Amino acid sequence: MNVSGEVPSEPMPGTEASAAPARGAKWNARRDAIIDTSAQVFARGGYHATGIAELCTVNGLGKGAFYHYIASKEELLAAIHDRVMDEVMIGADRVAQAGGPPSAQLAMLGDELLDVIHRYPDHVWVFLHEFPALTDERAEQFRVRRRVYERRVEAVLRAGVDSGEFRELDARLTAFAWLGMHNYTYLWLKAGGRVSARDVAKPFADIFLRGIEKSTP
Amino acid sequence: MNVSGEVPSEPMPGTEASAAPARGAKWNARRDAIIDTSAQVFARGGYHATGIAELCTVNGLGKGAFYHYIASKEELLAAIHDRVMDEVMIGADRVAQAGGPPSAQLAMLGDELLDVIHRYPDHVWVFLHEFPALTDERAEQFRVRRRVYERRVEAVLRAGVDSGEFRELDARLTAFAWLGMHNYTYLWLKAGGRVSARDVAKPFADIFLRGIEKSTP
Amino acid sequence: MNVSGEVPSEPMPGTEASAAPARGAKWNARRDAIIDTSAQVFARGGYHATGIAELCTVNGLGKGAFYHYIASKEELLAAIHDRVMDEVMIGADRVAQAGGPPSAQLAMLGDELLDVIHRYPDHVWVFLHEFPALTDERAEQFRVRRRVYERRVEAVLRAGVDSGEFRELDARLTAFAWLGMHNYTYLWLKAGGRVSARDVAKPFADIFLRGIEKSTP
Amino acid sequence: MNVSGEVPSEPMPGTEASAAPARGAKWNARRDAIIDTSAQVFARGGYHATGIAELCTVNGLGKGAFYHYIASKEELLAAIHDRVMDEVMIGADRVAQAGGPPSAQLAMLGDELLDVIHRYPDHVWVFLHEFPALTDERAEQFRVRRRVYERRVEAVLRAGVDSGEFRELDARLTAFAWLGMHNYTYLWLKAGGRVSARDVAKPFADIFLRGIEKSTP
DNA sequence: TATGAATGAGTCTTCATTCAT
DNA sequence: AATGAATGAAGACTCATTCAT
Repeated sequence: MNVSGEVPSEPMPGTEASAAPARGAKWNARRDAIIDTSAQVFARGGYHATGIAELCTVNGLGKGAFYHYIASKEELLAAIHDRVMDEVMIGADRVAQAGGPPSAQLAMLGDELLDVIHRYPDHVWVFLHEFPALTDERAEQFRVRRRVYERRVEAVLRAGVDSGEFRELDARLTAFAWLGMHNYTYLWLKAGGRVSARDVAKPFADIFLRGIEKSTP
Repeated sequence: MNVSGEVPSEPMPGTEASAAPARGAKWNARRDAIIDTSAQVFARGGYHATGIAELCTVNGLGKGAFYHYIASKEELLAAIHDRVMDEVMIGADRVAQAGGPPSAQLAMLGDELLDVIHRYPDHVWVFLHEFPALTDERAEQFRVRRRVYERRVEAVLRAGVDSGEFRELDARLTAFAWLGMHNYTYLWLKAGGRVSARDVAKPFADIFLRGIEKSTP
Repeated sequence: MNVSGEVPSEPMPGTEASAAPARGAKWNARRDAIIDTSAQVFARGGYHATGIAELCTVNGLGKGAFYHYIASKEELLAAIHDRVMDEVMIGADRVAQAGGPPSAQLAMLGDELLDVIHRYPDHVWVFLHEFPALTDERAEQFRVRRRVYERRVEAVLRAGVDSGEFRELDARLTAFAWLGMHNYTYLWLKAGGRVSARDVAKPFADIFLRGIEKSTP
Repeated sequence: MNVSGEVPSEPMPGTEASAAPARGAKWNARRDAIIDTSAQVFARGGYHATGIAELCTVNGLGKGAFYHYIASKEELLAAIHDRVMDEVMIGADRVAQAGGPPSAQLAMLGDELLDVIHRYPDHVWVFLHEFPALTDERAEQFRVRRRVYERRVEAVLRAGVDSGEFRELDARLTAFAWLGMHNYTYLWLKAGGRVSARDVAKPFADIFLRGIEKSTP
């Protein structure tokens, strides 16, 4: 059962496509590599503090070649954001597809979200830190996509309230609590680390679900 | 009872003091005003994207006058960080002073923390977004102060586990969950808004305490 | 008699004023010096081919100081254009003020125009060569001012036709002929040269007036 | 009678020939097409402001292919200049061949010149605006060819003075007046427009010839 | 206290051109 | 004939900071 009632979202038609108009496969692969490497550098040094020169060095490219793959620094930043949102939405779709009771869906959402943070710690860092650097349409698009995901979480919470599984609660506020709890892990959850995504997701779900479930009399 | 066992922290000896050696009261007042106004601008436009020129305009100062009060842009950033940490630690001290059972202390910590976020939304935004811009000793000092606060939260959690009020849980991990949940409110909790700090702190405490309390059979 | 019927134009209210908002006299003097020196360099090397670095060198300024006086390279170009148009329009106003028969007015217009070209050969070179580099409002403003002057010439020609002093002729076309004849002197008429403005204006007026005067039977 | 006494000029030996050593006819046709298309783009956007990339797009060529036909951007500019000068000199030769009284020759020179401007408005625009972008030998060669044409005009004027058809006048100065009057039409005379070359040449000749003819007592 | 001119390294981005394929 | 990836110097412009006044 698709609790959110929304259509599963695909990797953004018209976004990457329009920004990077039809090129060879090799070009796309190189571009993706640049995006990933740059995410790392941005995460360590900050978006504004990292110069194009440094990105070129790190990617083993001259300035000209760099701009052969990337239209602008901000487009690069947007691509990193998209990478995160694409993955996050795919996870959310998987949850919607799986269905089940709201409590299970919420737990699964946490699993999926922490999995993304665990697999893309740098991208997520950039995503959560540097979004104010996006401007105009890019900023708007980012805000929209982020809001869409938040609504998914809210929808699960509302479904739980409606079904009587969760206590009466403010879905918006509670969604923010849940998001904060999970997103904040970007500060310390790393792919290389000893802790797996599951190691965190389980206790987080324990806390949060007990916290909102209707107390059994 | 002071659950953390640590000495109440004072407004950072050696920070403001050393960077701004004893000046008149008027000087200090002006400087504080600059710090607060600048926090606002940094929050809206980002630290790196905001130039000294803009800060001067906003503060109604020429460049020379500006540098009469502020040693450097980064020192200004550090001062904003300190403002937040000072307030946060004062709140934590108040909690330690008050004593009481761990559950009450954790709830009160949430009250205090959200109160700071609510009263200093701009400073906190800067605090949570721009800390990577701090370098060397300033970065280290910031990390230390932040870690000190985290330990306070962990200490309360451990006290609750020891006293049997809370379930067995990983104090570090749970502290992060708690911190994330509360800190994340910086995104939407504003002093001007309709929601008060208490409006958020109460339901958050409800969720979190139920989530970690030992289930009564 | 004011043959054009237009109000004498002043040095463009809102142009230089808005682009250079109220500064000290010394600042304005320096700025004017920069504009004049830069006109020289643009005339010799071309607008696009001349870099900011070269302008700095020539003006004995660092890049920062340069931009303290000039908002942008294009604003500098516009300022050069304005310098020319201001002078040209002042001359045209003087002619209108003087009145007299159209033939005398046309001769005087030529005197005034060649005088400007003679005194500001570099500015005029830039004016006639680089106007396509102006964009948006600046391009539009330039086009308007230029058109206003052309209309002055046309008006004198029409007045001569109406008064029976000149033959029947296409005022627009004839104005272009007159303008081309005079403007084109920018290629070789220099202030330093042996030829004075008057040396050219006289024979040009001779040719043109004989060329358009009603043949005496 | 060839009034100038100079040898009819051929399409520049050593220019296209040396820069583009003997290629197939298809190659030459493609090259010419590129030159013409590029003249259009240069006229609209300016030489410096137009990049090789844009020229490639407009000509439907990749960069490699483009450089297969064109040695360098400046050579392309020179080719456009040559196109104009070739046509202009052919016209001048036709006039010399035709012979007749100086007044008729001058009128015919105007016909021919305006015809070129009318047929090649873009090339002429580039010719009159971008010649300062030519460097070294190319600049020199251009100056020489231009001077040669000016001498033809001067020669006709001198012949008229000598024959008593024209008043006493400074041939050099008068030639410049004539050239300015005609060349300046490049600003508004377009092949697509309502006005034909003849429509302009006739009244221009009327003005100029009356202006310099010996007044009949 | 305060001004604002000056510095010059730094910003992102574009350029004409080359060359392996 | 043609592709398009790569070069790296140069483009205009901004920056935090200093200093003579």
